[in-house]
Amino acid sequence: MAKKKGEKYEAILEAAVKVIATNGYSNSQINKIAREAGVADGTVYLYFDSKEEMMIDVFNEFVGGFVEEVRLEMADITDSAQKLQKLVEAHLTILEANYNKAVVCLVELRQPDIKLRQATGEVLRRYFRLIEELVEEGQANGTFNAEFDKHLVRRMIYGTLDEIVISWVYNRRYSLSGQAPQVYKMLIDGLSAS
Amino acid sequence: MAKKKGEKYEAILEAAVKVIATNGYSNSQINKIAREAGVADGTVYLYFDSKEEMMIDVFNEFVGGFVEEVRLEMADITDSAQKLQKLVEAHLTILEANYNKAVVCLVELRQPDIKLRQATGEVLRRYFRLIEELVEEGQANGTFNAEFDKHLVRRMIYGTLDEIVISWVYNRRYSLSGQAPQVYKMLIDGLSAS
Amino acid sequence: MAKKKGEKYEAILEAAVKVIATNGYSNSQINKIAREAGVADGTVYLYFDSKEEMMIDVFNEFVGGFVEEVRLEMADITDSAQKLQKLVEAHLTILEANYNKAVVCLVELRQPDIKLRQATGEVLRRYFRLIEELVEEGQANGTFNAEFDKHLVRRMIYGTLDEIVISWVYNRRYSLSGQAPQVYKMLIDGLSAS
Amino acid sequence: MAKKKGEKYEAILEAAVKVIATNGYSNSQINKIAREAGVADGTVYLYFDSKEEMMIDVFNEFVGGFVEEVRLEMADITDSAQKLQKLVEAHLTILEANYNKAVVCLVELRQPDIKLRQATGEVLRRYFRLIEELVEEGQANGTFNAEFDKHLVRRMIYGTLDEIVISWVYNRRYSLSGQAPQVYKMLIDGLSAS
DNA sequence: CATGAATGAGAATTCATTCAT
DNA sequence: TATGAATGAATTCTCATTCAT
Repeated sequence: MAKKKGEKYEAILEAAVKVIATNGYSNSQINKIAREAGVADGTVYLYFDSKEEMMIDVFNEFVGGFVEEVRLEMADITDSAQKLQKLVEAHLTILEANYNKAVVCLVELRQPDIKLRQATGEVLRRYFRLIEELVEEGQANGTFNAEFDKHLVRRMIYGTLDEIVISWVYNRRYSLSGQAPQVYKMLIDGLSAS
Repeated sequence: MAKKKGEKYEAILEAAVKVIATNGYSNSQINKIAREAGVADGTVYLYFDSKEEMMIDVFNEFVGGFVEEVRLEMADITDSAQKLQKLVEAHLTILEANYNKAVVCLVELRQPDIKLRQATGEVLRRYFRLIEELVEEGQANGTFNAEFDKHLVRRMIYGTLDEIVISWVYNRRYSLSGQAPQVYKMLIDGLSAS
Repeated sequence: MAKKKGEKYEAILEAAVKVIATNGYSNSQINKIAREAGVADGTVYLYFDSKEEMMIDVFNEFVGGFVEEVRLEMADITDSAQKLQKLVEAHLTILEANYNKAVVCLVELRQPDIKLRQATGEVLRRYFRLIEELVEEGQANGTFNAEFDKHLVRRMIYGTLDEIVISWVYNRRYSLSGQAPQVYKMLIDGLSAS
Repeated sequence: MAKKKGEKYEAILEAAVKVIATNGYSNSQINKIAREAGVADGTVYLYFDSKEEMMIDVFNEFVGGFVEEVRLEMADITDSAQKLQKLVEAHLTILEANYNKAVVCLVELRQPDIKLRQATGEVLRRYFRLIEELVEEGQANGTFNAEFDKHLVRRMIYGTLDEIVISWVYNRRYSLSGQAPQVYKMLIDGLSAS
């Protein structure tokens, strides 16, 4: 239904991210977003079917890109441990470089009700699968301890990274990507086959 | 301002948890909560200054209790590894036994805007401190690897547990507490001094 | 869902009729109606689920009452011709005494789309049935010419009355009830068994 | 202001009738009508000053044509009774053959507010005059009972026909023109001079 | 203390109309 | 002429909060 071309689509999405990061989701009216984007309220509805759809696009566009970027970073690497290292690095580096988007996607759009959850779930699951494949592979080739359920391992990896990012979001007095080496070490120590 | 005693206070809080767990935060009007609690809409305002304050009380009451409970569980234990084990067990067991509260506090009240965040932060930080003390102690007595920053370690522990609970909340087809042993093993492997 | 008691329910309905009769349906916002009724906008929604429901109530309340009034007027009469005479008289007299309601129900609420049509149809059909029973009876007892289909006769009777009322609504320079004798004569002449 | 020639003018009018008959007036946006006509939204405003003007044209074009057609049908007839017969026949036959237009003009454009009413009134009055002339003539030459006011008679004739058409519009399970003989008989019985 | 009817400030969305191309 | 993207005023409905009883 809604068209998805042109600068305006992008401008509105960008404005949405900025407004939400600044004011919080529940205080970000179409009103504000439109003004920030430099368009009329009605214009938003030429590009999005509803506010909710817009949020879904915000999430998918950014998180989708994020997942692909991480996947690409790991593509050339064959060693499982190095892959994990790369994942940790990429995760923290990319989000550090995109504070607003990180806030919106990780914190603000955690909104549980609404259809949003359903729609965003899919993209997130892509990331989960990426991690789980890495785990599986590492367990198969003897790099990682094979006694742990891969879903559980994924939850540890993702949960750890997520919590680290969230802490940083609330208190940005340190470098996020700077934590990568330690985080990697913690994870690899726990996961390595002995 | 508002008095905080009597069965009604508790009844309203309980009703709030139930209604929010059932309908989602943004679909839980004072209206519904009051009816569930068996009081008039206006009565809610005799016990709480605002809906937001009510949410804060919901969070504090439950999470505060949760933290104390966990602390108590660990009180008698002297061995750091066993303490960690107990923490993992208690975390998962208590939340498993309180699905509604778990949903509300971990998922629904993630709402970032609202003053809520600020208020909930304090209680949450008490939990963080509890974990960090455990880490510190373990590092001091040589149980845990001392090279990791205690805050980072706390984030790994809490992040892992949190993600595991959230996964379970969205798909309760398995026992949450049943995961405790594996989770503990994963964490202890990563954290142990070698 | 919506309660239907008290003066306010009536006050809002009355205000609606007045506002619609004055400004026309499509220019009668909840806004205006609420102000006219002396209540807040939101109050309207305590008594009606939606603007549409309100319109349905306006129609049903008035037309429903109208039909009953007409039926009552004819109750004691046994002669079919006299019954028809009474129907014509009552129809024109009652509407003449309720100009605003006549305008709203006969002219403004002719709105075709919306669910309204469906809901109002039922009440209107009650009136149609009343007329058709009268026709049937008159044909059975030999007062009316039995060669005409009763539905067709009903359409002539109702259509005639309706058109007369509508003309009057648009140009109230004459007495509506004053037309009754002539209208009755016209109808009875056409319908009488020869 | 707006030019009123060319295929596009006609195409838009035709599209309007189709869209309105299908979706109802209040759900027929310029948007839809333009698409149906195969032109851009803006183009509509090259041919019509406003949506309202467009509706007026729809009405006038069709009803105007209708009136002329009926007048023509009656032109050669000298006998008043036969003229009435022809009127009834033509009225029902023409509308039966133009269901969409009938719906739009008789049902959808009954919208009372909007300036429309005023504009459509004129065309409608032409039809009324046609009927009234017929009545006058018939009363003058002794065919019709002269005791009835000609306006009243016109209302009976038009009201009857209108109600019959509306009933048919809502339930097209029978032939409309097939009713002509009975309708004529009903009317002539009532109107004839005895 | 308790009630619940009333409030009214929003907020999302629609759509006739315009105007730069 | 024709386009169709952009506009923004307008409108319905929601819901936290108040206050007279």
